[in-house]
Amino acid sequence: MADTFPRTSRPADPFRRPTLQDVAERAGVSRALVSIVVRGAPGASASTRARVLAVADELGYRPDAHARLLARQRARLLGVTVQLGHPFHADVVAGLYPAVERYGYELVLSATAPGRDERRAVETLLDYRSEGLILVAPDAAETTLAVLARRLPTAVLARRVQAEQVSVVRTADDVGVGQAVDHLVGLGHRSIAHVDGGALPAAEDRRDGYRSAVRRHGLDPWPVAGGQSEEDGARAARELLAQGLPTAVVCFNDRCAVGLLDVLIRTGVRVPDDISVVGFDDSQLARLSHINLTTVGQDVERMAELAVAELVDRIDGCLPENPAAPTGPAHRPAGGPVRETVLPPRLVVRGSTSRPAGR
Amino acid sequence: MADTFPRTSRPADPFRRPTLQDVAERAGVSRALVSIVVRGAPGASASTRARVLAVADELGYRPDAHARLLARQRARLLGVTVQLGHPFHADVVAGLYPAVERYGYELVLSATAPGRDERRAVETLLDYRSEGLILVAPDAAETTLAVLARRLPTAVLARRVQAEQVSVVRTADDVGVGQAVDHLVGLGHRSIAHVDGGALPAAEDRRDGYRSAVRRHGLDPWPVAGGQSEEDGARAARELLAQGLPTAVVCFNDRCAVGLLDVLIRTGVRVPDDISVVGFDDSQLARLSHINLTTVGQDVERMAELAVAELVDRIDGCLPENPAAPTGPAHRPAGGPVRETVLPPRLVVRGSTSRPAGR
DNA sequence: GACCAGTACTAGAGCGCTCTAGGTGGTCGA
DNA sequence: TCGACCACCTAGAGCGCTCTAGTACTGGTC
Repeated sequence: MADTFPRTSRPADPFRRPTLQDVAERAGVSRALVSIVVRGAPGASASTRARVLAVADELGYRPDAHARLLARQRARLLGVTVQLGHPFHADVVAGLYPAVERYGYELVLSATAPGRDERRAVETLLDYRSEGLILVAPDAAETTLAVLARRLPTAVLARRVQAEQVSVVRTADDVGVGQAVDHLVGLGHRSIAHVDGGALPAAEDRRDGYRSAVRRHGLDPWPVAGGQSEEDGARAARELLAQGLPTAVVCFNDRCAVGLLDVLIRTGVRVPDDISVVGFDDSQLARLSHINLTTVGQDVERMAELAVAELVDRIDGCLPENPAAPTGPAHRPAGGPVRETVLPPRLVVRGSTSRPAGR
Repeated sequence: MADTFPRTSRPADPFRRPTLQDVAERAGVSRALVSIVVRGAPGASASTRARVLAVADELGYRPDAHARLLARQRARLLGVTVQLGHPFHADVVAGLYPAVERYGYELVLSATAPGRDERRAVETLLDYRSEGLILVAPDAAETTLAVLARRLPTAVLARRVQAEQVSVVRTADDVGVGQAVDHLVGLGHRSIAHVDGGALPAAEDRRDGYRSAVRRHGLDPWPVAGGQSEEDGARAARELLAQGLPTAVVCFNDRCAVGLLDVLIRTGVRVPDDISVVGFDDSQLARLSHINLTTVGQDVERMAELAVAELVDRIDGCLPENPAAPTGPAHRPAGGPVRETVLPPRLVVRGSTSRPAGR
């Protein structure tokens, strides 16, 4: 070998990123002590701490995440699959960041995109040693999710899943749609259509909620094929225009509602005078001043918080309020029952609904 | 210590994730050989390769990304900051994945979200040892970008930046808006307003493109304050309705155009009969059948490809077509001049533009 | 002065990989 | 018969951290 350097002196490449070793030499202390200081762990005097931090700052030292993760017993990493460009996913992840921080965890993102499916995204998360998985409205089969959940603690958000070991945090979709129908009936509507979500995860529940709500009020269900995008809503609107309009429509989600609204308005239908429209999600879209959509809100922040709490609980074997028994990842396939949390939705009444014409 | 185990035998925790060592023992070969096989590196016979892979598969072995990154001389990692929920960013990242794959690199994402600013996102990328940085329409100051670019190869997408060492890949925004104006003038419009992007990165260029295009045609500029969101477009529409409408509007982007469109249509203005509207980006939004927006398209895929090629070139010191001199990260602050690539936009004519009424 | 507890610090063994240098056995030309 | 050479494989030293075990030094207590 041309040249091997012992720990205490190495080739002085000024462009190498500084390591613990560099800081330690410069500050005249051991690597271990620098580690203690930068981690903020107890065991260093205030004066040393200050000096080491000053040197670290001066050298522009930043700990290498990979080395740290490798050396640490615990990764304290939670992996999330996120569908880029989707407003709901964005809201969820935004809620996840403060939540993981509270528990001393870090978040690692893996995107699903055209050409990069969910399986691929999850594999990346496993490779990065995630201790827990958060799947936002995944489209994987229940059996696939069950297999995954046997490997490590897994939480599914915003989708109903019946699989062992999978924690679920979702909104009571049926109740939400029920609230929308109740609201419309309360305004005097008797002819209420539902533009559904087809085969999408939550579509079944929302359809059921709609059906039982209208029946409860002695009305006939009026189902229309829809989907999750504006395009689906637009298609449904054309369908309804051909059939003859109801006085109110409950849509699968906000995007669908917006597509429907747009086609109706362009055709000269007045909203809410001629027809009332309700969305689902209370996304940014619904809040736009000119859209001003009555919609059913999901408490995304709370969903994020609960999913993290649930996973951390399963991983640590205790909640941070009780830091008595944190003995490393406690996940064992034989683990206890897993919780399904169903959050109540809340109707947000805005300007797209009113009493029907002639009342 | 209660018990330390040498490399060749360790506590048989069946829930530990399998390592190279486990595969090696099971297959009766050395760790180094397993490493060679799983990396697909040359130096193993076909039969051994098959046997090792079979064992790896049987144990469910997956290489630990952190260990791999730590041990490898080169990280071959490109970091991207991505604004979650933004369609343009989503398109860019979707284009980035196949591009990095072609060059044998991996992508690491870091999100900007409410409560998590760009600086934080970039720091995470540095901690993860990214060899290059891709910033999509960053809002950092040019000086900040320059400082960053001195640390490691940095590419900025979709924003004009004048900073040493920063590679820039962007669309000729002024040309794009010019094409839109030319199109409208060609249809016979003489009164063309521009809803601008305020202080946003590309807004200046688009404003300039608008101004010089209308002047070229001997018309007067009609600037209106806008922004990047639907809300901004809606506000601009109300403003225009108060002023008296032009016969055509060129908007800062598609979202802005959609907001504007919506308010106009709700007011009873017919598009394109009463007014023509042009957007910018050719996003999914513009393609929706009921929106059907004439817009200026950016070649996002090509931007992604070019940014990656540029970074890889600077990092490797050579392009993959010429794998002669790959001698590790070659980035030195003294490095040569850095390229700015300006791609031509292309006008996509759809249904939101037509000849003005009375012609 | 011996003993103890506590604080401040260090040595050194890993974490799971990669990669260089070197070992082994077989084939082949001289 | 002998090296030269190749194909295949192994040993072992890191990568930059964390963390356990242990050392040195202080000050109080009987």
